[in-house]
Amino acid sequence: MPEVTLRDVARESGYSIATVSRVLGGTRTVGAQADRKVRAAAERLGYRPNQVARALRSRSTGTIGLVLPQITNPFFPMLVRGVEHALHSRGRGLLIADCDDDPELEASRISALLDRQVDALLVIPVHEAHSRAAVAAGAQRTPLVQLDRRCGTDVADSVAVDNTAGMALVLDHLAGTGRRRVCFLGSAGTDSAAVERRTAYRNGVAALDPAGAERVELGDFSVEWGRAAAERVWPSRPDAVVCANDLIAVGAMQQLRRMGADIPGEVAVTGFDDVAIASLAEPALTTVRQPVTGLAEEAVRLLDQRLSEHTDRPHHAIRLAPELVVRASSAPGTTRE
Amino acid sequence: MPEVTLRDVARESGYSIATVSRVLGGTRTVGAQADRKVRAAAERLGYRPNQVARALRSRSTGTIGLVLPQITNPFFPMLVRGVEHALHSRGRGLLIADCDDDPELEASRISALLDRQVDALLVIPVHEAHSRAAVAAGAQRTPLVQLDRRCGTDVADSVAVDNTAGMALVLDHLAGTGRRRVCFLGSAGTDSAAVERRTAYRNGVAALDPAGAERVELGDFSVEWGRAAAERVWPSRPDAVVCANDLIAVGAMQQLRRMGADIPGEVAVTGFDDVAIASLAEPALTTVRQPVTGLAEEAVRLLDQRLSEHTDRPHHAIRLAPELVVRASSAPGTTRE
DNA sequence: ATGAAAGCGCTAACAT
DNA sequence: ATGTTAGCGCTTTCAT
Repeated sequence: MPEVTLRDVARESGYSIATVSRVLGGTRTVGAQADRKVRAAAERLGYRPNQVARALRSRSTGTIGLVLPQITNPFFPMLVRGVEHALHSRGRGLLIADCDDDPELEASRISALLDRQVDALLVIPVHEAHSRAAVAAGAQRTPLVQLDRRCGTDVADSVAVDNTAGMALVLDHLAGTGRRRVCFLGSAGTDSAAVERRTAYRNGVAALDPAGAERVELGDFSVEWGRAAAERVWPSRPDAVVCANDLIAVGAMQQLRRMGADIPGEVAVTGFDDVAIASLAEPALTTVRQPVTGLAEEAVRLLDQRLSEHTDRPHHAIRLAPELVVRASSAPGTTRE
Repeated sequence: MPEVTLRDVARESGYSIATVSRVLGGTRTVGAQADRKVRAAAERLGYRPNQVARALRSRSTGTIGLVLPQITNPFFPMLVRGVEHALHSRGRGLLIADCDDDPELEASRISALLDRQVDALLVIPVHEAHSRAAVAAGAQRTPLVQLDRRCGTDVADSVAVDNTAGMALVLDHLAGTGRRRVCFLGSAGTDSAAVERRTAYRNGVAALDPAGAERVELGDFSVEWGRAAAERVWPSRPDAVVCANDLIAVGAMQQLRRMGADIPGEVAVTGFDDVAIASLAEPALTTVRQPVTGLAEEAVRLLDQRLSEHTDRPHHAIRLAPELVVRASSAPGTTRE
């Protein structure tokens, strides 16, 4: 089936290619009659604009590239979904690239997307330091926004959750429900989530437990580490275990129960992110929900802004407020859920 | 920074733009000297081919569209990862579209991708019946492969796991570990996974438990349903609960333990898919691992095949063998893990 | 308000 | 083996 082109619509409507283009593109005002006739003809023939030709001419593909560390990491699909919807609602497409947590792959994916003439890039960097060069290079060639994580502070725009505020929500909640012996299971990483969450914990815990700042175990963001860390802190009998993300919290809950702890009776457990597993865990996990839709929308808005302005203003670093989701794992008092 | 074009490389190397195109595209044999000089010039100028221009001329964007029901459904990201890697290793790009489980959105996403001139479509249909028209329409316009699920049997090529074989693996395993009172928690859906898994259970269970074919509870593929269904079957004291996917199994395990059941001592539980949560559950879940990488590669191979042949041969329906992953939830005997 | 024509960067006939 | 030429389908001057 031969594709219908502008030429065909022009012939069918009796107007020139240029007029048809203007009507369908809404580029300039045209006569009411021309408008009607052209639209009718386009409709009749089932005309669909060829985006590739349009892109070649107008130097804009209407396509955004998203580069992320690992699509199978449960937090990222939520972000991808948000980005996809934000883009499609503006008529844009989303080219996706998965890096397998490898900075070298990341660099090659970034240039592959640039070769495909994406209008802009959204990057969740694999690593704070090792991704820096590739991200900076990308930002040189096209508008680029870092999402969720970032490489240092001066590479490009960035959008992320306010980790400090999230940690404060958790600590306030624990204080309000009478917990007074708190510990923290976090990540030793240098990425912003790891650093900000542990710093916020250390700074905020003093208000309800002066010794809490000392009860900190650092590993990585995994279930396995959660289990190991729980084993290390349980002998000191905390009445609250604050975890830097949901995976750590799930591991910690498993290990605590295995050691005979009563959650939330004896000890409360909290997570961060609100991935699907948080609500499925036993008991259901109290956690900090990231504003994923908001993050995605802010990121896309920033890109649009960079695309429309041509002036390069200083980088924006946007932080969005999270929300506390209270579930059974932190129910007050000495009752089993 | 002005983009370097073929024209620039031609001027720099002293050859014509056609020769440069041939060298860089590897389209035809050229003189050794020309080859060297052109490559050197391209290198020197940092030439990157413009994929949009190439696409317009050659009528091939090197881009594949993937349409899926819900990226946040934990099974799909594994598939996306497989597809992404299979495509990138062949120099292709992946445009992704999420349908929010809505057939109408799905139809609009499919045409949006076609408007972007994708070379082919990979579709995980939202619904067996409601997706059919849109998928068939897509298959009319471009090579299309259905992945994981499919709309009826005659719409387009399809690639999926062999559900029947997977269920057989589970039943053999349970038989071999002495389970003799089996029940099934499945989905009432009409999609191939739901139908094939429950049929395979019914046909296969007779060998170890003649009454097993009657102990079947059907709902949907969710944790909630797993909980509810477990509550219904536990009074009959099965020694094995076969679930149609991992989510049902996780819910069933939660409810069984809540009711005081000992897993796997009293009762074994099995899942299907091997999503991340299967290994994180307590106890770790015995399940059927889908060959995700294989599925993705087969799908991409089929697309390539359709793209190179122009003849349309009958539709292929490819089934790949799954693998049993034995974990604690089905350990034999009357011991706690 | 409309049309004619140029050309985005590339590939593929068609020449030589 | 290499060059010349003609577009791919569209947007956008520049005319009228």
